[in-house]
Amino acid sequence: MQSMESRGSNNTETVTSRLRELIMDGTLPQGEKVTETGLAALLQVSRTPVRLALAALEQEDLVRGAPNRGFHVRRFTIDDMRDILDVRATLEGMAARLAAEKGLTGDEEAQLRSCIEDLGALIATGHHDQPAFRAFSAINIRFHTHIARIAGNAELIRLMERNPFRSAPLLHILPAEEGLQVLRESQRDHIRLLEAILQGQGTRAEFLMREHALLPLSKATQLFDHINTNTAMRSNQKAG
Amino acid sequence: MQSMESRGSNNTETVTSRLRELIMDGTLPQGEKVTETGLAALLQVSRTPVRLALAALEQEDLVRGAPNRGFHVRRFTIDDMRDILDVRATLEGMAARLAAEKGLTGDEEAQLRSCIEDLGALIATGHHDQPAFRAFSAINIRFHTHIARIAGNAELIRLMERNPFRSAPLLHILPAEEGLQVLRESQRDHIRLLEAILQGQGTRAEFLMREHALLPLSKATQLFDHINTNTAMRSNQKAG
DNA sequence: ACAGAGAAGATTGCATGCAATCAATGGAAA
DNA sequence: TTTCCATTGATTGCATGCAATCTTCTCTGT
Repeated sequence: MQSMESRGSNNTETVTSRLRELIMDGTLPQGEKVTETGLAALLQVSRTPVRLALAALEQEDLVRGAPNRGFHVRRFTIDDMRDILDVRATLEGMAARLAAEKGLTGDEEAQLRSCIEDLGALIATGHHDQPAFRAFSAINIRFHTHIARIAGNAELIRLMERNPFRSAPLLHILPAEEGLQVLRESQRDHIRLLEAILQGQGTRAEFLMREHALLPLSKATQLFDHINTNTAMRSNQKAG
Repeated sequence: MQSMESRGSNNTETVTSRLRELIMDGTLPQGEKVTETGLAALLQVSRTPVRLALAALEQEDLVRGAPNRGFHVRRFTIDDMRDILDVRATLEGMAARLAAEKGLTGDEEAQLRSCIEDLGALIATGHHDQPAFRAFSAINIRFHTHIARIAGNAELIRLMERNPFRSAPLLHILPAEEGLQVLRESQRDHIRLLEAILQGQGTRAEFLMREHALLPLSKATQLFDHINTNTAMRSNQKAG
């Protein structure tokens, strides 16, 4: 799984990745005002790479800036998350449809099957802890990335890689039992998807994928609450 | 039609816009190597805003950079254009479907109707010259932007605004008579689209819009040739 | 006490210097 | 003649200084 960044290992890229993580995991609370100077001090670099990183994150819409007044971390409302997931579902659906219409090579089919096998093995262990969910996330990303590549539309891949919620099904915030249930549902979806793609059923694949991609939506409210309480917690920590 | 840029009127934004224009209209030929220093000299600014602008355009995938080796203008192959237009058609289709499912307020309907009226008036003049095509482009953008706003999905709007070919149907490269034909076809599509949306026919609206958005695809080959000859021309000019 | 103006502090936006890295060219050896 | 290496030239990547702008706090006047 190669990184989204095309450039080498310079400071700007590491700062960008680091900031993205800090935002997505809630270390930088939503709405937090961030300054070039502050982040530069925090990350031990000069303002220049921070400046470039903030510009990049602004294009990803993770931070928002006002002229001469710096940046603040984007607030994700429940509506924002619904919008983002809706778009993601549409794009993933398009990828599934294209893949089905194009047909699979033997190698491509094998790769998808291996994802399904791996997830099956993971579920069979019965584990439902944080490491298991991280493993699931990796497998899930592999599956979806493969389909996008099979679809063969470079622009589509580009947009999907830039989707704010591309990486994580965010299982770690769910009660463990419910998380395991998500794994099982995902597995069922993946199997049906592969079936549809193998049979060249483009429309079926598209809508199966849409539903599959919307699976996290029902959990969005919980995620929303989680982030907010998390944010409040950290704010209090700082205040105290 | 407000600009995509959220920031105020600083140098970086103007440089970004200017560079985007230079690339899209072929002044900077495809594959051209561009350097911070060179562009800074060309645009009479320091390297800093140029650097930020290039970073932004790299995210838009209009330029591509190699570590420590500068940037070059992206080459659009015919496949690239098909990919981009395919994605655009899917997103526009999604917007149309959402708009239809949501329903129109009286004001929203009036705005769409005014676009149709304006385009009708433009066609009635029978003009098929550059100014007419620019006027069409403006009306067309208005129509599509309205539908995206009606759909009400912020993420969708964001992605559509960033699509490389969002702005122009690129009519100016077509023979005038054929250009006028495009105007008529567009008008017909717009009318049917409004009808479908008004009647709440989401699926119909979606697929009407997809077809409509793919209309430029049949012209892509011509566009491709145009850009290439244009590029070759300018290269020769420089060489001579 | 409250409102408004002015000054001070903070922060961005831009320019430029310097070092690190990469490509290119030229020369020497086989 | 060809290949390999080293040196040179060019270009990015980063740090930092300075001016412009915005915010905020304070002081004055009503």
